[in-house]
Amino acid sequence: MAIEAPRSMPTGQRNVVRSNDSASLWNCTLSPGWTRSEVQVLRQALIKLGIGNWMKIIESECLPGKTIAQMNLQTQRMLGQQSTAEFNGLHVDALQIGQINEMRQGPEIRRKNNCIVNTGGKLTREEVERRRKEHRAKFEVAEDVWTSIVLPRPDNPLVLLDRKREELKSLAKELDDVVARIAAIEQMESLDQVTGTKRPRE
DNA sequence: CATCTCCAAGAATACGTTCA
DNA sequence: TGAACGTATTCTTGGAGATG
Repeated sequence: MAIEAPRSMPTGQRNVVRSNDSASLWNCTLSPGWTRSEVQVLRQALIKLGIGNWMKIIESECLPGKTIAQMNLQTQRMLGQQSTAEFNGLHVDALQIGQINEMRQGPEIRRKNNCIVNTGGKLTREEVERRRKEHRAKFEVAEDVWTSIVLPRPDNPLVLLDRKREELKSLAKELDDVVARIAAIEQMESLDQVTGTKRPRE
């Protein structure tokens, strides 16, 4: 099974040191990232369970390993705005709202990494409530639609175990290949010593 | 009072560009 | 060609407020 690359890394493999990476900018720490399919699962979970209901999403186990902070941030990216309070509890399609936010222009619109950020100070409770009502009327998905969404369940642990065993097998085979190649090179070098052959180093 | 959530700021990452 | 630096994007952290 191919592992999908996170969107943050469009090309190449993760954490492969390339020749032009300076050591000072590299510490080899893995970062989790989001795959396209995980984003789709989160999108469905937000429609079904409501934006901001992070504990419900965690309990649904549809996105194992994801923290509330990670989901909140990914939601901000999908919505195209940092403040999510005005969508709290709403069964809406975050990507649909994101497309609308993408088009928004004006002197009051300030973006950070393509996300509209809040510039006018913290919103009052009344303002948040007013916006929520507006969004509910405009964007909320019909109840029969969101109740019928089925979120993916995490993989069966036994299936995961099988997958890991397969990975282990493939790594063991790779190791065998490398050992065989080293042995072949060493054999060739000792033969050259016996016959006195000199060949250029690669 | 503990827990959850929002928000801002800054650190880390991945890749591109420049230049010796 | 590769080291150093630049830029865009993503992730982490922590303070503060809301809620039960």
